[in-house]
Amino acid sequence: MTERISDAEHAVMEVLWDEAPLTAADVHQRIDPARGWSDRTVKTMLSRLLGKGVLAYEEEGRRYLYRPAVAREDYVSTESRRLVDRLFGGRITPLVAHLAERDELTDADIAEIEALLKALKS
Amino acid sequence: MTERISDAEHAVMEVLWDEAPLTAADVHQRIDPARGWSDRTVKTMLSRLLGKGVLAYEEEGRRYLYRPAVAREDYVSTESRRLVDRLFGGRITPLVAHLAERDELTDADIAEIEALLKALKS
DNA sequence: TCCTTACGATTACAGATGTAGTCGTGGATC
DNA sequence: GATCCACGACTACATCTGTAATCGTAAGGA
Repeated sequence: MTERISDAEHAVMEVLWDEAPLTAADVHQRIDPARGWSDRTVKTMLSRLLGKGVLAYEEEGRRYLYRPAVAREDYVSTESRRLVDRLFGGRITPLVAHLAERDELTDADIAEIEALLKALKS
Repeated sequence: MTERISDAEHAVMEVLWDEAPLTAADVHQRIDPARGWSDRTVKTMLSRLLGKGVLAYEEEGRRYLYRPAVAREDYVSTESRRLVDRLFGGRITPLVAHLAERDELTDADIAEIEALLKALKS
């Protein structure tokens, strides 16, 4: 439903999903410095995200306080489904199988997932 | 390692992962008609994929016979890892947990994954 | 009151992407 | 041999992305 969020925009969303509302400066401060983004870049992202309707804001004096307008859970679901549809014929088991085979899950991981699945069956 | 494959390009790769080598016309014929792509579009994709080094070709007279230069498995791994890294902190368990919570796992899926994990432990 | 500053809005610009169209040419056809 | 056709190569062009810079202005300080 919602418009597509690009990689760079996603970084901004993560900050706001973690903490909101925030000003543009706050967001800039919380962006991983490794990205080396200028504050202008962050502002551009914020504008685009507003345009895409995935962020909302309220005015605080002359500034905006930004907050997510879509739940992270929903975004994660949509993206996960896209991947599963595109690469695994829409089936989740092959995805897990693939990850398991390629990523050498530790015994602890396996135990954790098993416990999780067991809990589900009850 | 390999360059990024776009969505549209991916459609072409899928055709060639399914059957290769193929001529441009063959690929065009096998692309889902729902995309409504002209043969030119397919040719553009083929060129770009060659440029990205994920396709190879051999000449057959005046035409090219295209074939994948990267394994689908590797592509799938890379893409899956990207998603898991971006959205689940690189851990698979939260991904499974997410899918489970969203009721995307049927009882059959759960049984299947359990069997899969059990096999892994041996 | 004037100046600086900090905001959001608007504009910039190169590279990627989606979706073709045009060009030059080697083979096939008559 | 003259035509035409089909191929890959090259060009086109709007939109999206990444990454800013600039503009107009309100608020705050001197």
